[in-house]
Amino acid sequence: MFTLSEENYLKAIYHLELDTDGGVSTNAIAEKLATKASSVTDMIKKLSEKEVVLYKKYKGVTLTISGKTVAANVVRKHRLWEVFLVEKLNFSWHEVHEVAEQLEHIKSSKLINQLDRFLGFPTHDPHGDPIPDKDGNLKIVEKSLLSTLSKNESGICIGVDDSSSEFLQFLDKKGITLGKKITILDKEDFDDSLSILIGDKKLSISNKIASNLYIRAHTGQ
Amino acid sequence: MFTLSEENYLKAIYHLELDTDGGVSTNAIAEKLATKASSVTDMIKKLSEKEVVLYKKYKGVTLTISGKTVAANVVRKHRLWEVFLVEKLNFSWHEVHEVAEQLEHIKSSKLINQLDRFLGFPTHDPHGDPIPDKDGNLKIVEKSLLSTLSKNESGICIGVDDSSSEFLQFLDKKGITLGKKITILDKEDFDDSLSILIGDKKLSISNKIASNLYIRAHTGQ
DNA sequence: CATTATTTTTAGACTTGTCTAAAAATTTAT
DNA sequence: ATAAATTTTTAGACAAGTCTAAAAATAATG
Repeated sequence: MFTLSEENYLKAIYHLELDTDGGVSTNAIAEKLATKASSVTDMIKKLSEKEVVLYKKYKGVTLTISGKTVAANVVRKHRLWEVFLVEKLNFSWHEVHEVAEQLEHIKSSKLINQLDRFLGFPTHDPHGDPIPDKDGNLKIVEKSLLSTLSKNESGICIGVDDSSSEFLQFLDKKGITLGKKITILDKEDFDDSLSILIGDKKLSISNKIASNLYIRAHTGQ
Repeated sequence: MFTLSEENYLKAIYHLELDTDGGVSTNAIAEKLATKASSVTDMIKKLSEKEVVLYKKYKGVTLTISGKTVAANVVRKHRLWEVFLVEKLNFSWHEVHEVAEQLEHIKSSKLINQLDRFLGFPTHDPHGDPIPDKDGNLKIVEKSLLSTLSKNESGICIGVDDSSSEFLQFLDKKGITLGKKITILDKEDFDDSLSILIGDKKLSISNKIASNLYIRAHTGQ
């Protein structure tokens, strides 16, 4: 069994490993968890003894198979609770993270399996991130940034890169939500801003926005 | 803000105060929380400084108004989550306690208010215990033990006194659930066992069972 | 009311997770 | 490749919450 703190470290390492090659550095973990490098070293030693991470002094850490399973399970719980909060309790997507950070540590396999069923076995959370299955496997969806599409191409909005509260609230205001079809009407060379069609509305968005929105290719019409 | 441990102490004192006159003793709290009296003394000092309990050395403790509010809120969350687990996630009533013990400490007033609404503002949990409202007030229902009814009287099953897993599973097996009408067909002087009608089934139950079942008087037919 | 018995509190220690400050190792740059 | 900068680890301290063992206060009993 793992403490709340241990679970948070494992989750942080799990996320960091996804966009790092080789071991995850002590400093990277410290920054992600808003703590000090010395605390990270201490915890890593503990996790290493529990055989959920591989650790070589000064060389960073990697999750073991069992560590990855534990971490994926925490992520699974986090994302299922996010779905619950949005779909059943009318939270908006920028409000869910903080609460899900707490709920992800509740220990009960029956709870999480029944919640999964209750929600209809969702595959993605409200930000478009995939929900690991019981064994920790993710369904990978081919996704590209909206900013990489060309004029007249279109796709379905499936997620965000930056999931800060500010960005999500901005999207809400503009009516940009998951599942909506977006078509590039025009691209402005001058500042790389885009003119897009979303639903039946025409919208102009900056490149910064377009570089934070994930799109699934929309084959067929 | 209160720690998990502080909340558990306040909740324990809250429950103990209901069936104690005067202050709650150190030992009683220790027993309820399966800890040592010395630990209780330490924590009480802390809670006293936070002004949620009144404490006189060797004289036991009492909740202050604000302490009572905090405790009632934890109980409110515990019981609402129990309703959720039973009604939405198909838990049976003997499985909910352990999970609710964890969920009751999640901090988010939006969460608990939305959950309340989602569940249809329930007034009682699956064991028949009343759910405090936002201000910590309980709706009191006149209740009596099944064992106190006389022959040919009847009532609605509204709760249990002993909510141990074994007892609840026993009731499940016998088909005794909340809301069911129970009529006393006969009382046996010899061993105080009862012959009852529940739904359309005739059942014989011991006095021990009857002394752990709460009944609301059933006026009208 | 004096003496046990019980309850409660104190004193000191331990664990978990954190921190600061300094030392050691590694990486970067000249 | 040696010096400077950065990263990581160690050493020692601290707060929260708990424990054991012993002392102090209260309650029970002859």
